[in-house]
Order: sequence, then C-alpha cells, then structure tokens
Amino acid sequence: MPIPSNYAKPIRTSAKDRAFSQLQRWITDGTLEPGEKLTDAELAEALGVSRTPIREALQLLEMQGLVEMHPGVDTRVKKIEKNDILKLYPTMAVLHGLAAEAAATIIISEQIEQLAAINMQFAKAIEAGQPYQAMEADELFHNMIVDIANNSYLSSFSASLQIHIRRFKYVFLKRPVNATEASVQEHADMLAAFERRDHEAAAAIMKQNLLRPMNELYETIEL
Amino acid sequence: MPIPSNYAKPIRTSAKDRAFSQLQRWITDGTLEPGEKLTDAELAEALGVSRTPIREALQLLEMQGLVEMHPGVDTRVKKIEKNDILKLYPTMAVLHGLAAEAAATIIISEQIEQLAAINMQFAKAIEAGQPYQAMEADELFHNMIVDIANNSYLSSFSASLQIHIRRFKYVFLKRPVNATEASVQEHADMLAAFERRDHEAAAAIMKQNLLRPMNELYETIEL
DNA sequence: AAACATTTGTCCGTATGTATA
DNA sequence: ATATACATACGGACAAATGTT
Repeated sequence: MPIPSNYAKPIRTSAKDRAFSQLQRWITDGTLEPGEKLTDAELAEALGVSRTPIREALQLLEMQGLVEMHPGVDTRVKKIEKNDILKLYPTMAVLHGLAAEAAATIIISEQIEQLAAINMQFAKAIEAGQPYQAMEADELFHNMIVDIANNSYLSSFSASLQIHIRRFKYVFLKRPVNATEASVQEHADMLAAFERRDHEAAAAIMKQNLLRPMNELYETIEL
Repeated sequence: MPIPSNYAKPIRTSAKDRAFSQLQRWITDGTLEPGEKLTDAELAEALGVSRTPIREALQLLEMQGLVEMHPGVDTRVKKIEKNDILKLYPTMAVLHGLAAEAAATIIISEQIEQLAAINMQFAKAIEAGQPYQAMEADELFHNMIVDIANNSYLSSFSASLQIHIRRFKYVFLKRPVNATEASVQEHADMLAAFERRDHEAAAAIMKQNLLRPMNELYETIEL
C-alpha cells in the first residue's frame, strides 16, 4: 500500500503540548476571561489528564505573559487593558519593520508572487465582509515576511506578540476587527519596495501598516 | 524594634525558580557548554532537589531558547553560532530603539541625572580596564531606559535577548568584551537628545549604540 | 490566636517511547 | 526484526504555604 509521500510525520504530541495549545486558545479567544481563576485540578479533569502536564502548560503560559501565578494562592488569566494596545502594536511595528528590512535584501521573486497572492486573498476577504478570513490572510502575509527574514529570535517574539494582539481583539471587540483597504494598498507598496530592494522603504511601510490600525483600533475602543 | 522600611519582602523562592536561575547562569557563562547533554536526574542530584522542578525549569529554558528538548531522546543546551550575532544585535537594536523613543517623551530630569551617573561608572570601568564591570554598567544604562519606556512586552523581550547576548560573549570570547569609549560618547549624546525631547535622535543613537559593537564583535570573532 | 480549608509545590514510582545493538 | 537499555512523560500522593474563619 503506497503511503502518501508528503504525509506529515506523526508528530508525537504530549499531553503538556495539547494542554498548552488548548489553554492558549481559550485565553486568546476569551473563553477563559481575564482575571479568571485557573485551578489545575479542575483543568486536569476537563482535559482528561493529570495535574502535571497542566501545571507545566500553565508555567509556560506564565512566561508568555498570558497567565499569572501566585505561589500558594492562585493562578489566574492575566488581565489586559485598553492601554496595552499602545504597547503591543509599536513593539510589533519595530519587529516587523526589522523583518521587512532584512527580507528586502534576500527575498526572491517567487516569494514576492506568493505574497501578492496572499494579499489578493486578503483583499477578497475584506470585500466579502469576512473579517476572520481577512485577519488570517493578514497574519499569513506578515508571518511569511518574518519567516523570510530568517531570524529565530525575531520569529519567536513576533509569534508571542501575535497571540497577545489576537487576544486583545477578541477581548475588546468580541470579534475580529474589520481590516481596511488601506492595508491592502500598503501591502502592495511593500511588495513594490521588495522588488526594487528598497529595505528602508519596506521597513517604513511595514511600520505604518501596523501603527495605522493601532490608531483606528484605539479610537474605536474609546467610544 | 524598627524594621528597615525598604526591607525586601522575603520572596518565596521555589525550587523550580532556583533551578531555573542556576541553570540559566550556567548556560550563560558557559559552564554548561553548547550541545551538552542535560539529564534531569543528574541535575536534580546536583541541586539537591527532585526531578520535577528540574524538568519545569528546563521547559522554561526551552521556551527561552537556551535548551532544546527531544521527547524520548534527550535534552541539550542549545547550540549557538557566530552568525547569531547578526540576529541578536539588530533585534535588540530595534527594541531598544523603541525604548529610547518612548522614554524620550516621558523621562524626567532626575532620571537623566541617574543615567549620567551610570554612564560615568561605565567610563571609569573602561578606563580602569574592568570589562566585566563595564558590561554591567552598560546593561544597567540600557535597562533603565527600557524600564522608563514602561512597556512590559518590550521589557520581557529585551531581558531575554540580554541573556542570549551575554551567553554569546562568554561562549565566543571566554570573557566580557572590552567596551569602547565610543559607547560612552553615544550614551552622552543620547542623554542630550532626552533633554531636548528629541525622540527620533534618541532612537537613532540607541540603534547605533548596538549596531556598532556588533560589527566590532563580528570582526573580532572572524579572526 | 490557632486551627482549617484550599491551592500550589515537590517527590518518586511507573509507563511509554526512542534509538541502538 | 527483536530485544534491550535509557531517558522522558505522566500520574498520584504527600508536604508546605497562604489566607481565612
């Protein structure tokens, strides 16, 4: 019996990893609310495992800043404030700005085409009024550039921030935010900068692509 | 009996925290070499605790990128390459650049004076040929600016990168690198930018203050 | 003030999985 | 291919610490 060649090798997923992913999702999408108490025994029963993998997952989430543990007292989902948006986005802006700058000098035309295709999906999702799909396409676009930059430290920080930003949107907007067409244009401009190997312009556009939505979001929430 | 007012409240430090700090130190200063195998049972005995807190500490170190765990196989100190310097420093540069930019608008004169005092200690250490003290003063200077920026995400990433950069120096140079007087001048220029609330200049100088040593270090190692 | 209830922290035994002979 | 040795993953019980009644 022929085995599909590109069959994903059965990644051994530990109970700890499953618990980590599940809890991260629940915290990100607001199922577990900010400030909510987390008892490991309870979560262990809910996920059908012992306390050990739950504890380990919680400790990792604490390091990621999604959970706060008070030894001997309790463990809670970390709170998040409106003001955090003014810390999350500028940090992401400089990181992705660096990613764009680094990517500009090593990106190949095939990758630029792929990015253009993703941007088209992004535009379609916006036009069709599908905010969730739009958000995913936008993240895909940014993540591909981060990957191309080939900087593991940058990638790690970016991934962590993306989780926090996603949570921010879900907690304060109850749904993915509507992306604007301005973002589509900025993406296109960025690709043009890539084509002429203009790393400074690419970085500047990338920063703008994050700081503009920040301001829009900030005004939306303050209503 | 009067109790010292600013007596540090006896922080309850768990075995896991102690193990984490100790292992992080050992990895950073090169006591535990890149690629070295880490057996939890062995470390547990060495630190006088059970395997549980060791395991937990190792998982946190893995998330920080200092350790790599291969389930069912082994756990090793993550390797580090010369090329990592070209990833570490630019990332730190944009983060600290943002810190300087943010700090510039909210820093108070008293803090600028404290920074000037730290910079003087930095200069003295260089002149006296004390590279370790110089490195510590330099870190103190940068960390104070990061603190002033008041961005927890930024602080977290910066602290993590600082560990990796320190490790890089110890692994490849076997000792703290000699800081140059150029750095002292850049620090002074930065403080001048703070005083006139010039956040753009502050950010630019900060980036330069990290990218210049990167290039010097890179050339030194390639010898 | 002291004992209690709750929750986290630690220990160690066992099961499971991987790589090697 | 099978067995064996080794290290990790998980589970459950116990200990310690905190805040409260």
